[in-house]
Amino acid sequence: MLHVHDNLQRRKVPFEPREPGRVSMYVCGPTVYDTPHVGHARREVVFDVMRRYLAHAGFEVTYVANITDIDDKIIGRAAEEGRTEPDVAAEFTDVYYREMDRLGIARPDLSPRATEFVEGMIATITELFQHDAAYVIEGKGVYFDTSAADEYGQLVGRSRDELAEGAGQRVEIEEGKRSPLDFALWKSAKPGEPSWPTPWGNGRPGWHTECVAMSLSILGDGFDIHGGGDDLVFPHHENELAQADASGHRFARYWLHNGMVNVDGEKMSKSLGNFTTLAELLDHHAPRAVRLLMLQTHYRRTMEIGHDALVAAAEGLKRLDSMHRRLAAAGLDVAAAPLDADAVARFDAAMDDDFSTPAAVEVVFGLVRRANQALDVDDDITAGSAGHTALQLADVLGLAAGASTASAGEADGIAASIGLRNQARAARDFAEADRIRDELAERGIILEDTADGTTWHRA
RNA sequence: GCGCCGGUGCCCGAGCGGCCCAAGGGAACGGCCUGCAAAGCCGUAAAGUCGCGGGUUCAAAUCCCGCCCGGCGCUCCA
Repeated sequence: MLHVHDNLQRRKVPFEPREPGRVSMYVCGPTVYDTPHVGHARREVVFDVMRRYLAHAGFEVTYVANITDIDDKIIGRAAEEGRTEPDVAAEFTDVYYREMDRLGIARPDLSPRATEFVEGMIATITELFQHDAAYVIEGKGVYFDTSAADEYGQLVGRSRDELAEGAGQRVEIEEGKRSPLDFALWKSAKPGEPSWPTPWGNGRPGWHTECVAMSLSILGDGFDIHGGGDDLVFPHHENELAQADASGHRFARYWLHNGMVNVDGEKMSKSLGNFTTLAELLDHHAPRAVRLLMLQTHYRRTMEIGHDALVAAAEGLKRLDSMHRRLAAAGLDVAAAPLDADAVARFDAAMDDDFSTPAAVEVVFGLVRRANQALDVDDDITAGSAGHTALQLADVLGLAAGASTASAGEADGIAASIGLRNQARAARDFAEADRIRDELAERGIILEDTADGTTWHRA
């Protein structure tokens, strides 16, 4: 049975979804004011893999991830560049999805935009007023009264007093707030900024409200998983939870947060240029290598990302891919081979333990080794089974081995070259054989001579 | 300053009271295979203070205390 580490209870607990067989998850998505960075990538990979595994485990998953398309930073950027806010948001939303597509992140089932959800936010705020949990500061906006949330601080694990003491140390406290902990639900319009009409005057959404409105109205009360980076625990998620509590809604059943990514900036910039943006990272390293590296660390831990580790991950993937090729070259009908039930059970046990992807990856590599061993001794039964299982489990992790592709014309050309080379080899004209091989290598085509013939793949 | 989380081989990183003289991936070295490669496999070496110092226990990388270092949070940052 699946167990997850619920950050609210701060311990691993059995996962019991609201409805048997169905899982609803809401992950806090990006604010689209800039290009995504490596940290966004980890969040996406982490929750993408959870989603894949849940589906693999037989759940019907509904995955919602919002796009925050209106906020201070978007307004700031728009002003700076003399553009409109929707223009800025549209650009970076596109960039975001483009980069996540490269990483092989499946698109959410629903990706609500804050600006398309204003009605819902007004309804949420209205409800908070009805529960005496909101108040207006003239000219500033609508604020949430944290004293209305009895358990305020429960998620971050600190008392209201402790939090109040810390508040205002780093940022100035807005005048008129009843408590330094209170936060804006709705911000009054300032000249030149986008705004929407509400019963409390024109204005725009406060960040903490949109996720409550979207998650509850799309997934309903007591949805299953709420995810995000662990830097969002406070204040963002705490404030979401406070709103739900204050208005009498059961919020997420489980809170899952992924750890941060550290980039060894100095080392990184020397060897490759500073790729703190995801695009730069993916320009230098295979997306699957990035994914594998991320999965080799447990999702809750802080991880280090660096050139050497990325290269190591890419090398590891080569073993998976070459196994894939060897199976094909041996003419095995891998898909027809029975799965290794024992290995699948170990994989599932690993993932059931709070998505322990490092242990799951270990199972996959063990199978790769076993399949290769079997291939070495022509044990097709074992090779097929281990190989099939490895490929299927890798797919659950989003690491599916990809076949090298080529246009028909190119493939024919390569096949012809291989034919010529093999003729030369048969005639023991190794100089010519090596010349052909080198020529192909220059085009990025690597040849491998196996007992079952010569195969090729891209470098 | 306060809170939370971490510090494990050359690198990344699992393990979190006995199965650990510490998984897995990569790098290194040797071998098998190969015309030579590549790929694969086998083996070897590599942590002997698992940040440092105390303590608990029959037993500690794993628990407790202190210290050092790093990350994150402390009002809009994944």
